[in-house]
Amino acid sequence: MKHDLEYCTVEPALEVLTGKWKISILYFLFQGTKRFSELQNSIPNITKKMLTSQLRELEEQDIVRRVVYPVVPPKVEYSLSEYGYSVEPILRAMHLWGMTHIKHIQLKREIQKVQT
Amino acid sequence: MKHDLEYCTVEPALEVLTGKWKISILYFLFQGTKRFSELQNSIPNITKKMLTSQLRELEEQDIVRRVVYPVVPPKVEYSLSEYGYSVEPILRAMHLWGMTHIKHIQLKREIQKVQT
DNA sequence: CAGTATCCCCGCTGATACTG
DNA sequence: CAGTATCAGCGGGGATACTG
Repeated sequence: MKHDLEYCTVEPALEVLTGKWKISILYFLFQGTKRFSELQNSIPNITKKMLTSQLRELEEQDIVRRVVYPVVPPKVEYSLSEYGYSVEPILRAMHLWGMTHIKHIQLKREIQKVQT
Repeated sequence: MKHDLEYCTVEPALEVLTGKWKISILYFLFQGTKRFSELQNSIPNITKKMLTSQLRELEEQDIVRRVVYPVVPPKVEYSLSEYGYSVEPILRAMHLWGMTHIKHIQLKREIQKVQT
């Protein structure tokens, strides 16, 4: 671990990933191109408003690509941009730690049980 | 990139890292043990209340260790727990991406300038 | 179908004052 | 020094209704 100002540069990543629905959206987009309604159906409880705003932010950051088909009824497809795929290592690292963290929590609970 | 339910497990990591001051606190604790006042002085604009609550959360998650010295005036030292060091790969991945993201943004701005 | 437009609430955060 | 206690503000997010 370096001790210089390195870790000041984690904010952009945090900004891209935080937001109540970003991770879920990214998760489904990593599976491939999705329509607006597909995303809405895949993610329980999300409102159109939230889905729209989160997608717009991801689009703004060049993570997500938005393609509008000029047909009636409207059809809009969302997919990860090439740049969007570059966040994968972060998600991987978070996933890995998440798994061990779950084990950590379980172990902790068992220890607490034994102690009581 | 695997296409199964893997990425559902990133939430714990996000939970540990989000919060307005967590990253800053972690950043300084990666440098070594710090007293409460040292952290407060290192992080501009943070209030005691916020510093306390964020540290309490990190402590709750076993990331941060809190040692109270029973002296007058009080002395409390904070440091990363051994488990706390396990978040380093995440911070590294985020840092790495953050650096390229900054370049990405600069490149984008230059392209926009040329186009106008 | 894929969004906007409004209204509203609650919880995070800040400011300030107090304390062992 | 290292915190609590209390009050107040603001904005992210939810519910609902409307639209091209």
